[in-house]
Amino acid sequence: MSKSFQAIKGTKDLLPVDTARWREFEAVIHDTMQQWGFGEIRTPIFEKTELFSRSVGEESDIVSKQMYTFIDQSDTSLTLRPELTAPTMRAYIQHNMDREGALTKLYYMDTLFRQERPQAGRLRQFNQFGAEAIGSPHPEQDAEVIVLACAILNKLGVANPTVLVNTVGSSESRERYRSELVNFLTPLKNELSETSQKRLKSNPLRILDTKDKKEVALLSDAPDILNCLNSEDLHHFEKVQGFLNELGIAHECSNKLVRGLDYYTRTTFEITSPDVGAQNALCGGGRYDELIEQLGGKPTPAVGFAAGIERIMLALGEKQDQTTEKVMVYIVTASESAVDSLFRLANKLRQNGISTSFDTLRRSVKAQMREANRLAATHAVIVGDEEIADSSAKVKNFKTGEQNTISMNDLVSHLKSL
RNA sequence: GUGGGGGUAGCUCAGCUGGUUAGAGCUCCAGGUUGUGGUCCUGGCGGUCGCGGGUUCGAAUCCCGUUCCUCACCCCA
Repeated sequence: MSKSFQAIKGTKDLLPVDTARWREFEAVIHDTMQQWGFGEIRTPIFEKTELFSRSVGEESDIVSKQMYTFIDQSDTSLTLRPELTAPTMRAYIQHNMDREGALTKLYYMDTLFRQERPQAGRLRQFNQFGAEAIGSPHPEQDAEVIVLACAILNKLGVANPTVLVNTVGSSESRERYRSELVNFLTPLKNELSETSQKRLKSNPLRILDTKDKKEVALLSDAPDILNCLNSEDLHHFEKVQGFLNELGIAHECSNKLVRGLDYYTRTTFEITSPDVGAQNALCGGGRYDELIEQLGGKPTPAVGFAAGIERIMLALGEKQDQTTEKVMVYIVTASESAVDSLFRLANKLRQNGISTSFDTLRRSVKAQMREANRLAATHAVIVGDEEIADSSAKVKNFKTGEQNTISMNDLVSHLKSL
């Protein structure tokens, strides 16, 4: 046992008992996204490392410690994608998608990798779905993306989501806020944690995200970004909230919400759940008006979100699978000669769209019946010498216990009519 | 990288102030008279008690090391 192989730390197998639920989940995503006019994009599982270091931010800790990065045979540094916005934008630029229309709406649902110590809701290989609306600088686009995220979580049945919204301003406003924040924090420098002290230089806004109680207290008097916004930024933020209000989407303004990505401008948002554990963010996103240009495209505004599938599943908790009403047949052979005609019969049923299973272990009738029940078949079709002789089959309904003799010629139509 | 909890049958766990052949429930398999499930009854398969070392006449049980899982911290795209 100790010598056998095990899934890599932070990765999980999905067994048949799990995949049913995943497929349902995925169906909701695909359906809703299509309904909202978003088209699916699938990008390669790895990219040049530089794509991420340039977009996510050079913060070397993150880039070097939390990404799966390796050198390939031609000495190129590649990275298993840790997020999907940058790859999606890369594809958008590469395929000149701006020429297909002024507004491009894309969604994805794919697998990502991060090398972190696993815990509840945080795996090393995990899945996200998300949407990106590329081309519009206007607040209704921010709102649509947020509303879409809410709609999906709602459809999935997430119970107590909290929507947090904030704005980090355009780069102009943010610059002004940044210097005010630095002015505020510098005199307090010695009371800050080591990482926060570093950030004071590299990325002071991130300090707002701290969970350190002492720092949270210090920050209660910190300048508010809303006071540093220029009028366009302020107007944009107000409009976004206005749309949310109009649609009755409850949300909280959190002026401390600064998402970790460097590329955000103006709107940032997050949806959290109390039912998940320490990693409570189900979904996060925001506007990134400068990213596409940074990656070598034309200046193009965009806004999007990404949501963690495993975390949402956690928030949903255990759900009992509902029994399907669909007819599912298990063929029971009661004699050796019946085995000979087994395939023909099974094929006939399957070709007619009837879910069919049977035993290949040559087990007793009792064992076959047991198996049928275990597999939750709705009906048993029993064939033995007797039935072969008069070209019929017994059809037993497991729910009612009723059993009828049906002629072979009528079997398919009989089963289909159930 | 740091800290807490935990590794005993396929699963959930009991046993752990050391004592002879290691248990339960569920699952699985097989029977309960002729070819019929689920319920019920009976029986069976299944464990070198995570791995290595130590203490002891004797260790699942005590000690040390190690590894994996898990939750949390850090961090969070």
